[in-house]
Amino acid sequence: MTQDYSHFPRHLVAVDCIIFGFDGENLKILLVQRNFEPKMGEWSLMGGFIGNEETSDEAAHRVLNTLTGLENIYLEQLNSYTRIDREPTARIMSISYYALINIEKNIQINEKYSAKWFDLQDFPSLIFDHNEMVEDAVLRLRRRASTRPIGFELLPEKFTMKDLQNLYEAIFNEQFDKRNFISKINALDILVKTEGKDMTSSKKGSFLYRFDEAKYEKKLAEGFMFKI
Amino acid sequence: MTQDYSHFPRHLVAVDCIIFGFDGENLKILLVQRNFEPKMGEWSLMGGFIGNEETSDEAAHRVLNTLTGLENIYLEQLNSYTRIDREPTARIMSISYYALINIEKNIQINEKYSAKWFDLQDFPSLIFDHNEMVEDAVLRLRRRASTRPIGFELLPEKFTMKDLQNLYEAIFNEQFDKRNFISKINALDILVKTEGKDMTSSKKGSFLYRFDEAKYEKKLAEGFMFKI
DNA sequence: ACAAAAGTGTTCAAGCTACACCCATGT
DNA sequence: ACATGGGTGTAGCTTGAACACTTTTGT
Repeated sequence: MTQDYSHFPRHLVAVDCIIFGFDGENLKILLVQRNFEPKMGEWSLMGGFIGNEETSDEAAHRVLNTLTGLENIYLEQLNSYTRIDREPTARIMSISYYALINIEKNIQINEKYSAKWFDLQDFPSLIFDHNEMVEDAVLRLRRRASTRPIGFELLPEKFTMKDLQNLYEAIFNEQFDKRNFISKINALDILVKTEGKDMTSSKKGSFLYRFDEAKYEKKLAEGFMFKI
Repeated sequence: MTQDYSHFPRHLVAVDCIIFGFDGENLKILLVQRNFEPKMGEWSLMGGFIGNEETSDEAAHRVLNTLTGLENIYLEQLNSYTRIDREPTARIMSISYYALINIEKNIQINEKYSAKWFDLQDFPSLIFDHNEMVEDAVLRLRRRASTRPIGFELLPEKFTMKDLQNLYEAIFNEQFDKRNFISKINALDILVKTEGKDMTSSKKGSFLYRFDEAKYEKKLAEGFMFKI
């Protein structure tokens, strides 16, 4: 016999995006203000329902694109949240995703959503289980950032060593020794020093680096492991 | 205005369980033979639909209990699989879970499901995207096993150092040096040596150890990190 | 006595941590 | 000239990897 699916329950399934950015000093999170009930006016993650003709990945990209206009964003699936009463008005499951975006590129945030960047150290309490989602996302970001070169998604194409160190300090919420950090990065041998200097932070100026993705992929294929 | 959910699409959502066991030598996976179309007769993961009154965790526990009769099994959510055509007959999303069970305890497998333990190194090709789920689960198991003492879920209460080493060798698919392995384990200081010896494997007999969970929790609270 | 698995330490290399001074430049 | 951030090297320590022989006991 063939399975008959008609009597199995069907569920609303949403995606919610934890959108991380970096302003050169602190990790940021992009939140939206609900413009519908319940919890209208409160802060939440950007989300949306998964349609019949899209995967959850596609839904997450669509949601992110709707908010920011950006395409090809770094996006990784996190967890499913399926508590029955996680939303008060209906049983809605949610699959969370975290996104890393270069905050400088992100020029046109759709005003319709009243979105705002908050400091990850100091953002308002969120609706439903969104706080839990953010906590889980931060933990995942830390794990990933220590074994994959995803940090560069958060930086502009060219950045100083100081920027990079600030980024990792923000991700891990921990201070590093400048000399040790730089020699670790140099030992990885996946950055290229460009001609240019950033003159805004000091009189001397500091060299700008680029992540050499091709080199990284090549080393990866040869058994190299990224490790911070 | 309050959000009206009635026009959003609703989805069938299943859980699928990757059930790991250990027979003292090799990692095993428990598979079931489909007794309905499509793909009747082929091997698959044990799964089931999520009901209206249960979370995905509860559904996974239910599914596992239906198959094995066991309760309180170690179960961890993995990923969501949402490709539209991942099953041919309907659009079904699936949340995967992996389970660790002590194979000795597992006496009464429900015969209705034609379940069978396979060697993880040599099991049949599975239906749909279940092979991918297993691959993802193995990777997650390795990660978790290297930072959390979950290996003990797969062993009987008392075990020899050799058992433990065999287990980790099976998980990581890699050979370890006996001396280095034992001194690493001893350095962790979370096992207790019992009076008893296992006399089945040698004339001399080898001491049996127990995982001291209370001690582990205490050390954890003091900042200890498990690491293999 | 011998076969078979259990049990046990040391050495070396690599990587990590801690730590302080000079350099270049704009004002 | 001085104030500001940029840039650089070393020594001690910890950790992980490689490596071989003795012990116990049933047959």
